[in-house]
Amino acid sequence: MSRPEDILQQHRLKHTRLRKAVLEKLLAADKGLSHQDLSKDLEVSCNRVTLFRTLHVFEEAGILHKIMDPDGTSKYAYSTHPEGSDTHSHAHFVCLYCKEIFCLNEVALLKGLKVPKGFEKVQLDVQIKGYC
Amino acid sequence: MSRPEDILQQHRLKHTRLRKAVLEKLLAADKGLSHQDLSKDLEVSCNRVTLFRTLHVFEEAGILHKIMDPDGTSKYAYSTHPEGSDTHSHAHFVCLYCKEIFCLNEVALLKGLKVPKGFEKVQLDVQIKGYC
DNA sequence: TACAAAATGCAACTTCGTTGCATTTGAAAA
DNA sequence: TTTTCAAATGCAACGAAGTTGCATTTTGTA
Repeated sequence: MSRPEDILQQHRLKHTRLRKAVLEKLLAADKGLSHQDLSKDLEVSCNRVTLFRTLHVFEEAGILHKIMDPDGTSKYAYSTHPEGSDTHSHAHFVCLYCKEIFCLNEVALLKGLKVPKGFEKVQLDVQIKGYC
Repeated sequence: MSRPEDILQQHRLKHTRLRKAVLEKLLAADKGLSHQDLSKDLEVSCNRVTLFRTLHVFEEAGILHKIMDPDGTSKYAYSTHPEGSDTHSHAHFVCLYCKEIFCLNEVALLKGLKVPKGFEKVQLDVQIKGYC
């Protein structure tokens, strides 16, 4: 398990209190967190916009991945890359009642999935919806 | 291929000009359409809110299914149910550049996917992201 | 310490979607 | 055909999510 500082260093991102706090929360979470979740729970106070930008930066860097919940709000989760897995593919369980999003590790069986002609596959997202 | 009138009758929904127009567009489309797409293209003029409500009604009835694009805007597509397919599962190709969403018919290989204990699977959505 | 680039804060704005209430319309009964 | 009522529509106002531009502060380096 990596520490916030190491992750920032590894991606040549400046170390700030907010960034460390955000990473800490997301490393500890077993599920995707929304902007709102984070702004509630962070002990570090910050501007709404800054938090949005922080999340973007992490997403661009590939540290986090974004998942849309059924209501269209973005949730972010730390991108683990278990061995043998396609870097850019994810499987999630989405609860239709509480809207929580859990990351799963079952992408294996999807490797061979083929796309129609004229399309170029980049990333695969599987959402299993149901109730937790 | 069903006609708008038949679909409405089948679901015991009142026949209105807007509903027929929306169904017509979506039956003809080979991809998911957003609220904005529809309000631009419909020859029938209508209130913003009414269109939102129309889409909800169709979604509740199971006539349409909603897909979130990566920016968090909802797109709607007519729900075809090819034989042998799980009614509530869908596969889509999402273009990361133009944001268009195309329905695919390759759900077959996902049937056996199992979810961790404590979860109840209801629906399976596969999004293949890439460029078209 | 001094400096430049990057990060933050603030204000204003846009888009998507919702809610409450008044009005109109579809379709079934008289 | 006319009457009737629930359901559909329109309108106004609101709320949440996310963005943009610009001024200020902070980080990391020289």
